[in-house]
Amino acid sequence: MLSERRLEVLRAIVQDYVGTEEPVGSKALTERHKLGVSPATVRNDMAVLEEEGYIAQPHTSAGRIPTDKGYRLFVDRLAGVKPLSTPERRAIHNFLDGAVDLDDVVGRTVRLLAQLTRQVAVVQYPSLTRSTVRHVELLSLAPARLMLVLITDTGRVEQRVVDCPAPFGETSLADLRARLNSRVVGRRFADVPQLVQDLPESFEEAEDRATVTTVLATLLETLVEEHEERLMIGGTANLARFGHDFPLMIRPVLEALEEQVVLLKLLGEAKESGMTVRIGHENAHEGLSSTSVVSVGYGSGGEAVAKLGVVGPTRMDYPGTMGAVRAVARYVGQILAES
Amino acid sequence: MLSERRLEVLRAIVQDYVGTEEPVGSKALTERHKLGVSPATVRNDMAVLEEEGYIAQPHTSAGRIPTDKGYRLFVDRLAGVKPLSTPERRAIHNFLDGAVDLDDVVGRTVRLLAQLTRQVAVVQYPSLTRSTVRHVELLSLAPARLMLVLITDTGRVEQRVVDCPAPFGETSLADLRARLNSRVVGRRFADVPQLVQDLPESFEEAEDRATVTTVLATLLETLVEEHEERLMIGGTANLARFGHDFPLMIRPVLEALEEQVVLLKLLGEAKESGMTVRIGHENAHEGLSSTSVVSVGYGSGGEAVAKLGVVGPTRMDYPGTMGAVRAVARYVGQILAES
DNA sequence: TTTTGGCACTCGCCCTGTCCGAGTGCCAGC
DNA sequence: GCTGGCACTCGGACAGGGCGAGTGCCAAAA
Repeated sequence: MLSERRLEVLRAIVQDYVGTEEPVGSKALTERHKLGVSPATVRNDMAVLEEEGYIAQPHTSAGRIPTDKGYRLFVDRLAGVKPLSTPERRAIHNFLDGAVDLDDVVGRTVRLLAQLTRQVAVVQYPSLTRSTVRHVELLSLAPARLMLVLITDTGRVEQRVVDCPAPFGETSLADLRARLNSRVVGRRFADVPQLVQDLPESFEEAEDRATVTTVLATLLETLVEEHEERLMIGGTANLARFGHDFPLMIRPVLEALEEQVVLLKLLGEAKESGMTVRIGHENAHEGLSSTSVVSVGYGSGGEAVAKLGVVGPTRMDYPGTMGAVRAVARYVGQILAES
Repeated sequence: MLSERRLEVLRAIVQDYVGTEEPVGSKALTERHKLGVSPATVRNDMAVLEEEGYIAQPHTSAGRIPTDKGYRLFVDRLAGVKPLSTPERRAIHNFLDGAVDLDDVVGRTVRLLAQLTRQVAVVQYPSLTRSTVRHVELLSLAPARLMLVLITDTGRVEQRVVDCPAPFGETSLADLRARLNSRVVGRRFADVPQLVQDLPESFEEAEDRATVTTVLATLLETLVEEHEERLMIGGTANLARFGHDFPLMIRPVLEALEEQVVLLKLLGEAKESGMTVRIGHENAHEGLSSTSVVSVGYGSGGEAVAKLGVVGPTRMDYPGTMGAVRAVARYVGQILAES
């Protein structure tokens, strides 16, 4: 168990390193922080901290930098979440209030997060499976070609074209549309498959039954599986900012960010409630082993419908970043609830 | 006027420099190319080329590298467009054929282009103003809240929610829907505003007229102005590849790429027909002054409905890049025409 | 007039050696 | 357990020297 002062030393090291981006030595520490002890004492504490694996020195005659384990301790026990300043809050409001549709909300959120944290922002679209259906529309594009449009309570709109095995009359179409809507409106999207599974049987014409089956199968499958998760990222230019000591590190990060699968997994690993901070090697993807990911769920009600977060260097301002992420998530939730 | 041989020397310099990424000297040139003359002669030619501004030397005792002007001459007069190999063509086919909707087409195109050229790819969504209307749908979300869904012949789907000044009955809605469709289906989107401007007058109820007016005004304005142009980019990780000599150059490029406005302007500056190559400082945006942009229009018919292109270092393989860009644009056009 | 081989020269790069100082670990004393 | 002192280490900055690629110029050859 580390003494109170040693924790204080660790906190000071983290803060200074985050600020200066340079290894911090015992003398500099005592000058910048009121620890009430001499550099020599700090050195002893540092030796202990290093032995325990919380800090390390890049070279023998250099200062110390925090390790992943050190950051972990810092985040868990030494740092709070820094609330945003009033101007910052106002900026969030102003910026998000102008959004006209879901794409716009997500887009603005990404830009906002990237700007506030000066890091890379990732925002997931509200998940379909956790949303409820607001409306289902069926359009006939051609005699044997339909388009299904699906609108969720979070404002998300998905559409898909389906080629039917046989022409499908306007009457049958209106019929199907009505029956579909009466069954699924207001229900959670995840429940839709079983809610509609008996629909084909209720049609008399064999041809219609076939069509309805095909349509439902294709659509549900496509919608649920392929377009389940979408996301938007932004602020990649910020990578260049902190990449100046790691010009070679930027490459794998950019590659990871291009793979939506990786990002979705990243967000998926986050806790369902509360904020999640994954530091350095705690991230499964090795391209991200020198980055930290701060993520949190957001939603229109009490329940999270999706997640958002930022990706930055392990050497980041955790309290500030966490504050920004949390604040943005809350406001986005409000916006969604209002729309 | 430069002699044939001097042009040949320039071509050799460009090719070698693109290949090796290092300044090329007279001796190396004669060794790698069958110019039929001695290094001394090449030196004389180089001196002339340098005087004319086509090449430059980074340091006194270094080889030469092409200037923007040199690349320009190379592209205009010395290089053809390299056709793709058969496997590459097949790859394009395979990759694009699996697309399920427009988002998917655009997304796949971006990835494909980025992979083929190993550079940053930019693909614009088919422009609304140049597309024709396939279908217009009006949905009632709430008594005084409508959603308009607009589907173009290129598969693009736009939707917007509108709050009406007064409740709008189902009958009136169906009426409006029918009239809207009869007027605009098959017409170019740009013509829609004037095609519908007299619609409100044909409604009897004053309330309905007000609603119709509001709806049309809001929708058309929003659709035309705000969502006119969308685009997708990909392959930013490729920046890290060629950024190793310019680690400081990657920053402004990333920033430029984040600004959709900049990119749209970039593509907008391209010629309406044929391929456009903008080299280095020819690009208006200064962050892109050491990159080249190769762009071309694509479309389902003879006419271009949007543009796509790649952004890479001025030191790029122009023939190959141009070949890839052109080929991809053609296939995307085909895909769009089929859907 | 153009091309060529020769030659002296320039200059950036790399390697080496040196110096400097921040930072450390240890220890004796308080 | 804290402090001041001290010897030590080692990375970074700087300077000098050798190397070699590449140039420009020139006189001779084609």
